[in-house]
Amino acid sequence: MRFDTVTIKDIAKALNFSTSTVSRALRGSYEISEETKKIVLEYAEKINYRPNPVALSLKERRSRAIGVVVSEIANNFFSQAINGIESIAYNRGYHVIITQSHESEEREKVNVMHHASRSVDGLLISLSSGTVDLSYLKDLYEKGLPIVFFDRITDEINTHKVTANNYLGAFQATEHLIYQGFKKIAHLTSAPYLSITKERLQGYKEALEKHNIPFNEALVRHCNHGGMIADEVEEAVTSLFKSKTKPDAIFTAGDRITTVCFKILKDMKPKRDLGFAGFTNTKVGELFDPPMTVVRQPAFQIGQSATELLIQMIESKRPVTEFETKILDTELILRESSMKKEKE
Amino acid sequence: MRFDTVTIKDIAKALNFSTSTVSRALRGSYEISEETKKIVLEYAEKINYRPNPVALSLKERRSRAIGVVVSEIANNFFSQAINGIESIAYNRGYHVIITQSHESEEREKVNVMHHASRSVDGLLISLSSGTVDLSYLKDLYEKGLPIVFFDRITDEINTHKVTANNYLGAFQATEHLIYQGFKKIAHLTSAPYLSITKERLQGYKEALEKHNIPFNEALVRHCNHGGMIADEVEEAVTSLFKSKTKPDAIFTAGDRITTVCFKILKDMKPKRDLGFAGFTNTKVGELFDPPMTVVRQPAFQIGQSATELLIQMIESKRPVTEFETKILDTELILRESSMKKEKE
DNA sequence: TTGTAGGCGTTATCAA
DNA sequence: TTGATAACGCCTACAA
Repeated sequence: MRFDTVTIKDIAKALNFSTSTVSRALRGSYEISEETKKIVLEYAEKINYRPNPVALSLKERRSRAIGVVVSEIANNFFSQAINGIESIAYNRGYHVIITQSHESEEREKVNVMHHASRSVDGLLISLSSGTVDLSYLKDLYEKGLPIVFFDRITDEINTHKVTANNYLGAFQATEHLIYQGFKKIAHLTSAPYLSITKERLQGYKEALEKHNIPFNEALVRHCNHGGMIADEVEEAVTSLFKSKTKPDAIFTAGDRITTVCFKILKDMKPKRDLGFAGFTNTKVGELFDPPMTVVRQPAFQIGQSATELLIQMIESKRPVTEFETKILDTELILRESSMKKEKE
Repeated sequence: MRFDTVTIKDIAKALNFSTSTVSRALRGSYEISEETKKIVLEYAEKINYRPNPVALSLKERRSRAIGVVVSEIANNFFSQAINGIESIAYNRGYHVIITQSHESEEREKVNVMHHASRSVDGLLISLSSGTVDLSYLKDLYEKGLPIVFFDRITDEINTHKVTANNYLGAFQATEHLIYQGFKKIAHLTSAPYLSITKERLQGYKEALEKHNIPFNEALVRHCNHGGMIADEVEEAVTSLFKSKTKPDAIFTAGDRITTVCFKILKDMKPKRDLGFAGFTNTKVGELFDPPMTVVRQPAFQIGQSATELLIQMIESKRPVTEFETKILDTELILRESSMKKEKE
């Protein structure tokens, strides 16, 4: 099945002009007589002519499309970030092509390569938790493909980056739990390579330190698939409660980890005064039982900033050499899940 | 900034062959000597040649890409459906381009036109709640663009369609509320034009009828933006409780409407024995307070089926004339929110 | 077995 | 003011 469209050639033939005249008339070139312009435009309108963007892409070597690679769109943070990306891109005349890596390095690579060869004008990427080797990205970047990292960023490539203040978000959440009187705060987080993991772990550690609570490795668990695999989270939670130092509170880092962990805890029915706080952008945390204390990232704004920076790079005449790393503040939303019930 | 890539011409020049020889060698044509093939392939590998898909698209008038239009990806149903779409498309060698209509007819049209002109090979669409005029879609379809509707379908275009058994899902949920002893069951739903709205309303009505409860128009409210605008839902809920026949249970149709309504009810703190059940694909309904009874749609499978049918259409040699409408069963997951507390 | 030429839809350059 | 031609990258019918 094919799909027939009207081309400049059709118009030219029908009107007995050359294709170049038609082309110029359509783009309102000053060298074409009003008369001709009118005839062409009216006819084009009548037969519903649309320029073929594929041909334009080939000619201009640009597509006015931005490629996006995230781990999962079924993740509140990412779907909100994508809305931010779209809001800017749309206004600037760019289209957005979204692909998912499902936390797999291989899948991520396939997606990136596809974007590159399908000539998107630039790439927005949040690295998958499985990604270790960035050399292919580096290659593309050095060949001139504009790339902006958001959320899960990397030191290995020198370009614009936009992320939340993961350090501070984690610090505040941990400190809040400490103020509530919790002493053995476990930390459930994603794969250790990820920037967000490191930053959040750091915030957690420093909050403990500030309050003279010794950091205990045994209270930290990594879920390398970022909560995508429930068993992994369950395993982590179970092992925490089986270990010598049973936690009296849990601080989770990562949208999926947070909700999955909350669910597991609910099923486990631990003693009612377990403290809980986690990074998540869900809009329904207050509906939970108990209402959940969350660290909320400015996902929409992160998407917007990253897109602005990317379009700036794309449209820059000369190679960009000065880069910025934008760090946006998170918001700690206090609810019952992190409140200490019984005074000791 | 531009992004330089290797072309067949580069290889031809370097190896002193014609471009056609290189082209044929790369695709392993039988008419090329093993010798030449080897040289070309090795060199191509070495300099990391990738065919330019834009040029291929232009030439072949196909892109191996599928366009998807949904109202919102930050909606559990759609993000799950998209995962289903991707799972099939990916294996069949198609890429998936996702766009959002944000429940706006105009935005939907822009997206569809963009997909069409950017020559996707086919379109998967779930209509926006604001869409009334389908003539432009009809045009495209008649011009030969393969289209498959999913979720929010239409009678106006004769093609493949895939949707949940909205009628039965609504019937079962309503009947369940009736069995629990609720008598004045309100129905909060989306825009009246939508297929899913009509089907769910029908299921609701027939369940009432079966149990000899007269249908009362005053207990039905439409949120034309499908829950995207919280005020609209709040207004609807408030007016329900202000009216003469105050409901003793609410049955909601639509992912966003369900969670937003649940939240509003929680804030309103109505009497504790209000029954609640709703269509939603959230994975965290059991974490709610009270745990929420939901009608769950087989979103992933709907996405998969729709994609299979679309690819079938795309790859069919002759125009497809026999179409099917697949209706997949929903699942009613019973939890506390719909259980009657006090016997009367 | 390999090369030449033309075309997919568009625009830029040069010529008329 | 308009037209012919070439080019973007690739493929293929036809020629050699």
